[in-house]
Amino acid sequence: MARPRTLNVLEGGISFMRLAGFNFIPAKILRVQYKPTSVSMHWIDRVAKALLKRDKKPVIASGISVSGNIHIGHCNDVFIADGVRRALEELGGEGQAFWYADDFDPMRRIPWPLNEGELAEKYKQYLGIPYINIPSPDPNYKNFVDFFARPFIESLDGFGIDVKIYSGAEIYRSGKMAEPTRTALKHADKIRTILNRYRSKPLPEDWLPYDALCERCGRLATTRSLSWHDNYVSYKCEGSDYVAGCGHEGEADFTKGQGKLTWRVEWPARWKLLGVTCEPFGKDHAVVGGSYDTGKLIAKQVFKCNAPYPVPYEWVSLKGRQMSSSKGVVFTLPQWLEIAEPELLRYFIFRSKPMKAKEFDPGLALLDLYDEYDLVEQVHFGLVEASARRKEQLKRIYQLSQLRKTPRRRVQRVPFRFATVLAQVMRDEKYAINVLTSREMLTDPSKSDIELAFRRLSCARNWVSKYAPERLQFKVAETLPAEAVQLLSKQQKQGLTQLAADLSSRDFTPVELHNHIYELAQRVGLKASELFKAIYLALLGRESGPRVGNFISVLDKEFVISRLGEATL
RNA sequence: GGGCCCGUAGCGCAGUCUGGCUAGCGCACCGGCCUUUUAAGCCGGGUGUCGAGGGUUCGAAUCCCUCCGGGCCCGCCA
Repeated sequence: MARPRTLNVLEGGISFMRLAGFNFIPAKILRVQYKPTSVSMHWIDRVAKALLKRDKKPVIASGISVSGNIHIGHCNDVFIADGVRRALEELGGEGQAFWYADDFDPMRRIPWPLNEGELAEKYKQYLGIPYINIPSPDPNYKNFVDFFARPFIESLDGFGIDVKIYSGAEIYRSGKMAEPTRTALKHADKIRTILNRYRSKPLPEDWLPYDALCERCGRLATTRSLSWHDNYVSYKCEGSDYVAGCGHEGEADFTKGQGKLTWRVEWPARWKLLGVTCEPFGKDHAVVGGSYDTGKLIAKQVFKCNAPYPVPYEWVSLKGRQMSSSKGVVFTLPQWLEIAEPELLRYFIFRSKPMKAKEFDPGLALLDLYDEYDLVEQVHFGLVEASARRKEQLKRIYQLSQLRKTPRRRVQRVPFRFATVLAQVMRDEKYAINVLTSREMLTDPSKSDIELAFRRLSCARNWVSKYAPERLQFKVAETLPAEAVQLLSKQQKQGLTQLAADLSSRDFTPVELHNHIYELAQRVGLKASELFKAIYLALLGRESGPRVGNFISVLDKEFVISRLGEATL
């Protein structure tokens, strides 16, 4: 059985007045401040509420530059956007969320894993070229963007995220950006003034907020816009600090996607075009004088619209290292689903405030995340006590962690730690169900309880093989590990024989069995450790393993009896 | 130079937005139990000037100001 435990998630703010202190508290204060049921609102709900005050149909944007693998740090963006949308609907509003792939940006660095070996050589030529125009390293994908973005996009549904997907390149090519671009070009002076407020080195007077695509070399990062007229921007391909230009001079038709607005202008232009009223973004944009600040001013003065309600968020680090798609320090959505349920990632994101740094470690720390999630679930179903205020918070976090609707009935869970043992032993599903029901981890399980159990077992199996320390891994030997068994002493064999007999004559609970081993050891004149060792040698071919009581009770009894018999021949 | 986050028990953290019960949780530690080991033995024990100083308040870990220390981000790419 699970060790009874409480976790720190249950602790915390207690909003009750000190009742015993009535005589110390002036009556007027009591009247004003004593609010035992004071509402503590989740930040997602606070955002949603603020949005509804402004307008009835908020549009929440999210997006990311497809510069490499899209990892769980990037997920904050779309998870928060979708979370706000959901909260809006729950408040009776009508939200719409989308995810925007910045796939028309130029590649400034070759991302992992394309920056290794031969590929690195090959991809050098694409520096400065828009991602969308770079080929995929794998023929199963259309191009660079498809290669990196598709696994992410296809995973979203599995995390309960329901957003519209936009492609920056498509929007430019469709001509939808033509008018905002024209507006920006017309007001280049005004924009320059705004940007210069935060620059120490002012932009040149002939600066234009546009990056043309060089028609000769295909690069976007290398051109300098010289002037514009009608639908055209004339440019020269001069090069940038990381890639040389080809020297070509030409004209780009900005109504046909032959270039794009520079980032700090593109962002507010997008707000205008898509009517964005809320947007989460990484802390890098949130800095004073950063792209949000200038975007706000440009939106107001040039595009005549309001900047979206900002939701800045911190980044996620992986085992203490800053996640980075270019360096390959990544953990992706498909990787997540191998070892953990999607609800856990939502929980991971929604349990703390957005600007609090998050740290993910797929190793042993994952066990704690599982336990914490299960505990919160128990609080939700009223099976574990928490203070009224904390309970309210945890329930909301639990709801936000759900892919869609919050389950009404209590969910039966297999503790993940236990799953890591069972997963290494079970032969088939029926076997697993037997073990789980006989150990009362599942009681009269519903179909969905069983599905959840198997999903968790499959995660546990993957986790053990990919992320667990070796000491947690074991494999029951299919045939008698003859060499190992040769090492057994006479008394050890005697102990095993007796154990086999005891097992066939009665049933043991795991704890009883564990205790029984000690008695047995004494009876045959062995130190307990010698008998434990013998058991592990016979079953695993090594001297240690999972706690014996648990271990044997998840194994097939007949198998254990016959194996012990074989070992003593 | 600017911004954000963090500083609470030996370690890792919750609680801070919305001030109010005796400041909590995990691990570690200490003492018992009947017994190898393992991030699933059991029971009992909190070991703390809530970074420092000032202010507001009946009341401050929580709000305000100043300072100190650590981390990250931005510094004109996006």
